[in-house]
Amino acid sequence: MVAAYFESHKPRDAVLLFDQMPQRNTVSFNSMISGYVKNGMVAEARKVFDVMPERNVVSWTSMVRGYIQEGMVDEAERLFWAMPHKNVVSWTVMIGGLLKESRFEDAKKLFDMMPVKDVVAVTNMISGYCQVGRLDEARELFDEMPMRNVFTWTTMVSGYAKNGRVDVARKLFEVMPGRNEVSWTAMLMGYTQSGRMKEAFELFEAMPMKWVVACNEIITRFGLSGEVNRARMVFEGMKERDEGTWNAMIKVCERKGFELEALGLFVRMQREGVELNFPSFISVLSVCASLASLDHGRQVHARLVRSEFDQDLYVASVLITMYVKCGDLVRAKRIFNRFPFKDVVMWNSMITGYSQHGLGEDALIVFRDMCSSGIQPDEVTFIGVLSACSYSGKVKEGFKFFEAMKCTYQVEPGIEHYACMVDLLGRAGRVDEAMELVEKMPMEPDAIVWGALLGACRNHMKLDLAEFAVEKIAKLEPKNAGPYVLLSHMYASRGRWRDVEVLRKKINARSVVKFPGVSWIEVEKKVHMFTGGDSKGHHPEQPIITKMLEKLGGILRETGYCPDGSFVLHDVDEEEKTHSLGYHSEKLAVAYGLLKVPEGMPIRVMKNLRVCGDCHSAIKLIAKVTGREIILRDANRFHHFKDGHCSCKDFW
DNA sequence: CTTAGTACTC
Repeated sequence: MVAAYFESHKPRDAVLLFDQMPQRNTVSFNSMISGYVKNGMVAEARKVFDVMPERNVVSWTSMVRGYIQEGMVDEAERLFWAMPHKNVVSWTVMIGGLLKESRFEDAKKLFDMMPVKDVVAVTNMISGYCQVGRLDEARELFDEMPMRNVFTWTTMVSGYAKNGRVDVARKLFEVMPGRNEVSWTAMLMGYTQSGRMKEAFELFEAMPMKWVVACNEIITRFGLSGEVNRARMVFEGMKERDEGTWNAMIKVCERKGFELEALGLFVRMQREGVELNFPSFISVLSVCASLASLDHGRQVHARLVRSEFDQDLYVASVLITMYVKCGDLVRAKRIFNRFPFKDVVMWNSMITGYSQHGLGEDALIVFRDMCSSGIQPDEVTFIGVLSACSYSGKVKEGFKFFEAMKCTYQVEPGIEHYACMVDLLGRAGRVDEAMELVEKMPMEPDAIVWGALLGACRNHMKLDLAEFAVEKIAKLEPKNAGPYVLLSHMYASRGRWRDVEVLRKKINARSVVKFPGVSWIEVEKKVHMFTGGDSKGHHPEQPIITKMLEKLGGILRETGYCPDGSFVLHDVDEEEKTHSLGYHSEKLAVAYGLLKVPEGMPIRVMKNLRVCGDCHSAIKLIAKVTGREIILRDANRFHHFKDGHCSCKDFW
């Protein structure tokens, strides 16, 4: 009965019962010990162990196992050697503990000392050999064994599978006398982990039952490798799902750009009574961050507070990032302040957060706090610090930090840091110096570095250098249309339509991918997506949006706003250009926000690409004439529009 | 007592 209470994780009931027992023998004491151990309470187990009148092998072994479970292997060893009589089980438990700590040599020594070995003991050792990749020795033991069970066979199969020898694994798998779900799954994972997806799926189809772990593996592997549909089908076809199943599917959706579906799954999972757990929180918070879905984010946060992960640094950093990405720096900071002990990552989350919002000063203040609280900055910290300087035009300070990171903090600048510095110079208009830095870099510049230079060229109209940078990027990322589009904008603003035309032909000839611009806004817990361009739009409320845009257009023209045609690719007449601009996705989303977001609340709009220049100036004016605060997150950073100004000071 | 998984935060 005591054991039963422990089994159902009711240690308190078990103790009560134990205390009431009129007569206790060694066996009853032992069930107390093993019960405590099963519930992770070693200290309590030890107390019982110390007071019991007589101890047998089982008492000792349970104690040893308890210490191993809690990672206190040294204590376990001490007890093991103090043990008066050891049986096969005690030896095996101890060896298992050493193997768990990757102390293979010690484990082997014990194994050789063992007076009697049974199937389990040898299987245990085989598994040890496999873990360290010594397959031939494992096989030797395996071949010499007088008896083998399913465990032994499966251990050997999985040993080969994990070490990349999938075909040998398969041969063994074929001849083994009986297979259970673990054997099948081990074989399956051999295929998935070596990327042999076709064979993996064939094996999966051939399985007599679709076991949960195997399904989870298929969902994760196929989903992440891009076959989201197949993952979905397996997921939907499952009769039983565990936490891992939900997490796998949510992660796949999050990673593969099905954020809304991920949110839906999260809701569905709760409805079906599955407990929220660590990985599901991480995934869902990432979803909220990439959608910038503040409403959902807040809801998840509320759930988090009621969970056991509330105090976890890891989760808190994700939470901070979520609020940053949703444009709510106040909440991000509040959580940040709540943790007296912060790790580098948490400091970094806050620094990069401020930096992405263009709040250079605040980023640097946090950085100084970090240093004075004794935390060593790392390479990520300096990406945040340098880009903070860049966004706020602090060239001198930027260089100071760049030097200091090498000398004072012993962080070698990587390519990302050079990219920041190129950006810093470029933004400040010192484009030629930026180019010099690119040439002086100790490593080969990548597309990001060239991209930073290109951005500078655009802002300061350096056509020659821009052409050069675009050529470089084209070599490194032949499929990326972004730089071409940017260059053609530059040509267009100079009225060089012939060059625009040539460039467009080039784009078509190289079959480069142009990412369609998408903007979205969250209204009443629903995310509304808008695709731009001259399409009609698919939003059900399109008519009132169009009306709003027309109204805005009128007001803007009255205030003297003149659409900047240079941001449209085509050489069309003025009127059509304006029209096409009017329907850029960010404007649609802003218009919708004006219609739906209550007065006094900031309008938060997200865009997957960089905000277009015309939209940027238009939104500045919209913010002014409507008196609303508009926060736009584009692919690079945040823009806070208020009273006709933007926090980026027109550099982005 | 031994075999398959689970956690990508700046």
